[in-house]
Amino acid sequence: MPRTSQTDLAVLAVLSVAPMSGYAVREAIRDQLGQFWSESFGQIYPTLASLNSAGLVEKVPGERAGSSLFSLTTAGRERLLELLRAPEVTTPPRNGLMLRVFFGHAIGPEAVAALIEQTRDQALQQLSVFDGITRMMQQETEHAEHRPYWALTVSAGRHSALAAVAWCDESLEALATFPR
Amino acid sequence: MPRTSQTDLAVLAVLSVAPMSGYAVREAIRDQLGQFWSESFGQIYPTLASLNSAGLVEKVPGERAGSSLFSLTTAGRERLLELLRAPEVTTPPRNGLMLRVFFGHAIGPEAVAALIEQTRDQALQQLSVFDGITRMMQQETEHAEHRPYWALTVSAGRHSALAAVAWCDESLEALATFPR
DNA sequence: TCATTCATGTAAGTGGTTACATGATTCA
DNA sequence: TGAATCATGTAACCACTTACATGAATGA
Repeated sequence: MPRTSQTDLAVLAVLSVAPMSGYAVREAIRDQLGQFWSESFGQIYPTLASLNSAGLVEKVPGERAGSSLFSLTTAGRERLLELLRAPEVTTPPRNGLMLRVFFGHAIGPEAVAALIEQTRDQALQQLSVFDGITRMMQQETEHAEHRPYWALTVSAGRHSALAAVAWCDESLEALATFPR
Repeated sequence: MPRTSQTDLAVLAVLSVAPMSGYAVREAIRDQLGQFWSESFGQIYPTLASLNSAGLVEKVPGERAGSSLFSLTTAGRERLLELLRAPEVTTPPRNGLMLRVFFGHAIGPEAVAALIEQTRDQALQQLSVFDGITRMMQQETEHAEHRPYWALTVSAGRHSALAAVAWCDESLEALATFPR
């Protein structure tokens, strides 16, 4: 029962690295967590407002004229730890590719193969994204304490993409022998 | 823009294998597609009703007194093919484990390791589920034309679970060297 | 000066879950 | 007769996306 939104957790977590604006929170999530998380403005701003009125974040003056950033309060930091330790909220699975492969008989082996080729391409593209992230991380000097953890997530992405490619290759070979 | 629900696709696809009741549709999804798809009653019954009034499925008398099953119409079969060939609706990623690992510095290496151990256990459990499915599939004599496709999905599940285990092992080793 | 980026927000809609209510059928 | 399973549905709620509206600051 996800009584509390996952967005709370993501926003608090991002703000724990550095105070920033709602706009910057979204950019951080897109650029740093994009491979395994996403939030939209329509979710971030209301969340920030509610966190603020709950005393978990506060507005601090920013560098630019009139701008203000959101910063974690002590209570916010505690709440973050609580949420990080809470059991994961698992969303029910919805894998469109697997659904189509499962009922592949209806569209035939060629159509399924086309779908899988596409998946293979995406996985390869992901691999190059992870390579890019790895290179960027090696140059980065800030946030040294976070980097080893970030490397673990990149490694997870790589493992899963490699597994996807292997399955695609295997399946394409198998599909070639299916009756058409 | 997912103008049309994914549930339509899933329900039509299940009914393409055999006519059945809404209750049976849910059981089929849970038992056969459970690893990569899910639907709730609250979604299935309204969907069945709307598919019926759209002329994509029809009620046919069932074996038991007063019971009736849903069967695909010709239009329903066409619609299914259309949906199977349509581009996949991708839901934005939400990986709670990766989010926690990414911000692992906040809870420390031991807590992260505990999370990963848990994930490893789940992956191993999944592997045994897939073994069970494989055994069941070998005995099954019906639906011979579907079986090769079902085997592909099982293989995908196995690949991904094995990759998960490998990543967990690697990460647990790495975490042991993190400063605490 | 004008396009781009930074920035904040809201309204409408949707796809979905959960919990509840109800009742028939089967079988021990 | 009574428990378990089969069966159908609905009402309330929720997290989230999309699209829209608005405007300040920056820099070519």
